[in-house]
Amino acid sequence: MKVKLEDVAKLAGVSPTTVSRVLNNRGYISDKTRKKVEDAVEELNYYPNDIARSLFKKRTNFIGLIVPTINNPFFSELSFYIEKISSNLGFKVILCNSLGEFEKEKSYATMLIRHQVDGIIVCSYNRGIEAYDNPRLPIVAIDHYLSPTIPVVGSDNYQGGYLAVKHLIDQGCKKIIHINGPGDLETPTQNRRKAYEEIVDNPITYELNNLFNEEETAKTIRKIFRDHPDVDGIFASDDITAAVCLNVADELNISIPNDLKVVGYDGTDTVLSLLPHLTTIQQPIEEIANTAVLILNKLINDFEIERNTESVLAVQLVKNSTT
Amino acid sequence: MKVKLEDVAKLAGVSPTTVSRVLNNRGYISDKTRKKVEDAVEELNYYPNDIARSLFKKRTNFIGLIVPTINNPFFSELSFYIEKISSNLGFKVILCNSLGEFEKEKSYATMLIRHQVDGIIVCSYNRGIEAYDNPRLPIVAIDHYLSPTIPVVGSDNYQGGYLAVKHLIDQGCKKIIHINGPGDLETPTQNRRKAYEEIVDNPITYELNNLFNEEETAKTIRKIFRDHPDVDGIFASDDITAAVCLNVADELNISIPNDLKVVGYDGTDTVLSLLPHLTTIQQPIEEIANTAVLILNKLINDFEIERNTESVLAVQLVKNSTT
DNA sequence: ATGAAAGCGCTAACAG
DNA sequence: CTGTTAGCGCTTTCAT
Repeated sequence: MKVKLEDVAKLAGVSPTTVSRVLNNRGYISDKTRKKVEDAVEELNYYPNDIARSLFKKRTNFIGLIVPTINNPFFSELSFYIEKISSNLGFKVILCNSLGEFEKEKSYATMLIRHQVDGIIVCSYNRGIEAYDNPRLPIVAIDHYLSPTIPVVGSDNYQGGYLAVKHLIDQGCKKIIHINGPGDLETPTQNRRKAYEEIVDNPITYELNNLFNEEETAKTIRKIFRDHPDVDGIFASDDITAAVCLNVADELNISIPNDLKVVGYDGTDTVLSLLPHLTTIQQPIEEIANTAVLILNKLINDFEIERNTESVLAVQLVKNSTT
Repeated sequence: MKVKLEDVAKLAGVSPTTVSRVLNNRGYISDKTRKKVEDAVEELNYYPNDIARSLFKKRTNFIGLIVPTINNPFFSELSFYIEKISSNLGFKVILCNSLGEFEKEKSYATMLIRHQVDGIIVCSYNRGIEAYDNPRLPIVAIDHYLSPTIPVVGSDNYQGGYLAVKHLIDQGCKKIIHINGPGDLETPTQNRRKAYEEIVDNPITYELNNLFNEEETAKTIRKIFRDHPDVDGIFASDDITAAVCLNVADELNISIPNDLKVVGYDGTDTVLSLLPHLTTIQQPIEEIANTAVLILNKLINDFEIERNTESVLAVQLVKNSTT
């Protein structure tokens, strides 16, 4: 059997209450009592049961993190910082990979609620998940509008699109094509596309149905080169897609940046160390994580805070040799 | 206040026990009672409190996952599969990034125990963490020897080293240099180095003190080219390091694969989609995850299983154009 | 400065 | 087939 508070109390010859007080540094305890208790804790190698504590306190210090997949540089960097900052605030992170699937996300959300998480950070793609509707449940969304009462954190997608396209134009591109995810999602990231379509004269956007299937991405890109042999600039809405562009271009002997210039999006450490040539729009990932966690923490502590907020953080162009 | 089982019982006009029985499908319940209860659950939008349930059952269905950093393709892919498989078995994963620091790992381990996790999967670098000593705590280590009673899962590092070096020799390399992490760690991954040093005549291994600091890696690699201008093959112990080699080579106008051939290690999806040219030794990451979770699950269910085991899975050479 | 007792929300004997 | 009761390990009034 696991050793429990009562065992410590017995060994120290005091009541459970006293042990609890020593453990939590609450109330007055004489030095000798404290010493006795500490020795007993040491001797028995006692670890307090946080499950029991959570039950009483109605606070678990757990937060749920729902991402499409951690196996992607953007989400892994984001998750890294979210976990880091949460951990500094005393929260533990439960990781959920929804793969963007409605059923999965729904069942994760339900699971998190049943486990009494103090709050949830969602970076996913689905609407209509009932579990999120509870107005007493603190939720922060990253780059997605879930409901009017759920704060959104993200970077300036319009500005990102603007910077990317403007840069391609400045570098002399005459025919710029944009590649993005499905257009039917109501997410702030559609503003990247919006910027592109507002700036360019005859905008041509190719949509990828499954951002996480790179073979399909490669096919779409080959089609772009077939459909538009005169394309001289590509603005991809993420770096992996941009990398696939570079690979397909290489395969077709298209010279970068002479014949074609490519700008990606995200600018994670991983991609930039693997592909230092890539010009990209860099999101302030650590700051996004920071902001999201801080807002969530506020929500957890003051239930009645302003919830209808959108935090928009600055992006920057990282110019390298693919443009 | 949150709605609880008792509220459901009252509304349905039955006892809490009956509600519990309906919820858990245990014992005999008449159809009308079940219906009444289900309606009440629906009406009140009731979610069972798994914290209370865990307290009673002494089973939380939580497992802890300690990685150095999720922000790295190998660990993010590994974590993805670990979470996926765990989730299929009904486990929830608590993510911990130790950054390889002893104090962090120790405090995460303590936290996990206090939260009553059912088990822990450790892919980290530190020995001497007392929390792991409890023989009743199910632990599985990935690629690290933590203690004789902790099962280890990993791929065949010796074979990986052998395949890499043999391949470089087959491709005509005369002077092959190896880059690895710190040599003072007792991990199976040192077998990659062992294979290299056994095969090559005058082995030269450069050690990286901090695998996650890529600027330092670049410096070390520049030094390699200065110290050994005649190097014609590099076997790097991970793909990120291999990528930095390629970048430094590019910077120094060293032509790949003519002047220099490079083999990496890990072969994650992310790296191979970003750098499809890279020749690498691919680890069976999904299988490692699978094996680790299944062993952990066994350990959780049968306390008295054989613990002194090492699972060694096969690797394969993925030949691309850096060799 | 310390202890006794009640209860957090749930489940499992044990009755009936 | 259903209810009563006790208790999981901890914290917190309320006494003393």
